[in-house]
Amino acid sequence: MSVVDQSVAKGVDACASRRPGRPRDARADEAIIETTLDLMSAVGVTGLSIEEVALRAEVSKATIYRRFESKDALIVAALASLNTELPTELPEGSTRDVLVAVAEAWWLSHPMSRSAQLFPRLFGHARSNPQLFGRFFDQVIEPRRDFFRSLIRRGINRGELRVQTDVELLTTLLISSSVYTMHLRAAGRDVAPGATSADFVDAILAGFLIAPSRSESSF
Amino acid sequence: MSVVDQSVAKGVDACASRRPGRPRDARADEAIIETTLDLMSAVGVTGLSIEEVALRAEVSKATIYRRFESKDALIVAALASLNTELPTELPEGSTRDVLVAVAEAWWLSHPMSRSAQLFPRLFGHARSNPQLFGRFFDQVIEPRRDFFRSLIRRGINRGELRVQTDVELLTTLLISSSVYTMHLRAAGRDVAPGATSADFVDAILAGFLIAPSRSESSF
DNA sequence: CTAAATCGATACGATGACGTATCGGAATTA
DNA sequence: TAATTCCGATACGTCATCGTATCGATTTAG
Repeated sequence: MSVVDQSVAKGVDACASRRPGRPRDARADEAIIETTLDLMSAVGVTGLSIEEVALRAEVSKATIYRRFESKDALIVAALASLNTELPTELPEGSTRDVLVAVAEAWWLSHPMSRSAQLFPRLFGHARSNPQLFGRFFDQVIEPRRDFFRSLIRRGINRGELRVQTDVELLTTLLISSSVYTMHLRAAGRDVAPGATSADFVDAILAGFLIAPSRSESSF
Repeated sequence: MSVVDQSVAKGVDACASRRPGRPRDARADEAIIETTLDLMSAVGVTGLSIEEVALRAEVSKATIYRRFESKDALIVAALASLNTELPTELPEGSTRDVLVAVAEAWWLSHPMSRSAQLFPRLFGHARSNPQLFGRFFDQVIEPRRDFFRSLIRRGINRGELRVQTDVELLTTLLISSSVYTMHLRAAGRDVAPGATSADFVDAILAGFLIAPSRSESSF
């Protein structure tokens, strides 16, 4: 049950260098993790079954339990592998244009992606397994928020955004609207029909951009 | 499995007026529904068990299955009982003030309420049971969106909001930010620390309010 | 070659939930 | 009073999954 302290995986540590016996098959590792993510996005954390993972990954249950102590440990390890696609540098371009591009690329144009199905399931499961959710938030959500924070701070330094901008609030507004809309589009309900990522970003940024005409009279 | 066509509950229709036998206990009905909502908010749709409902509601399984054909039918009936707290009239006051009050009352001040735990679970479960989610969306979400639509239209008619306002987009922005923040606060992560409902509403409305200074030059 | 650890396959007992069925007792109508 | 329906309790068979254990075969180090 507990998900606390094991370092995600299990075994194979011992002496760092050599061990007798047959080494573990690296393809099995990847197949297990990938299948876990696929299956979990399809049926949810609760619906995920080790036996089904074994079946789909074409691996025996023993091969899974040799690597992971429990279902929870497997899920934690799978989530840890989700952070391999984040840009390390801020893209060039105006803050507004980058935000539009990111909202489009990350969310609005992929409502059926694996992440788009997985994330709402993890949010919904948060209160059933707070530790698992904590790891998910810190490992997956927080890096994405950090991208927005950096981008917004750059916008402030460049004079595009007001200096009083609440970075956390603006980050939350930008993320929440796109994520929420993506979730519902994935569920077949479009809550903002016709609206593009540019519409979302422009509507939100209106309260934070420095208007050329009036400099700060609105405060 | 299917959730399609039964009118939520089961039996007791026959001839409208009289039937021989002992009548059903109305307290059992309420106890079952309430317990279902409590339990489902605590453990999720998947985790909900009929036997646990029977136990907590102090009712036998037979009493439940006499009323509902399946777990799905029970859940649908329980969701239908969630729409008893919506205001039928628009509150007085400026659009901005009403929005602040509603964001506060509905979401931000009750991150631990039953609904606050239940809604994200239903969102996460959407793709596992699209029909159930469809009923949830139509019966529970849509009426709340309608409240926002009416309020926004009134604001446009009153001259507070721009006539070009995209009602659906603004509705989505207002709801998504509050709901998202509430979900995460309930999970122990505050993504907008220090921000009040007024901060959310004011930041979003900035792009839609009619600015006293410049009347329509922004288009 | 020998020892060790992996591999897939499969069997195991335990648990929990589903939906059905049966029971005697209680409430209500005719 | 008789017929009917609900009630709680409980037992039933079925199914899925868990995590463990055992098997012979395979791969590697020494």
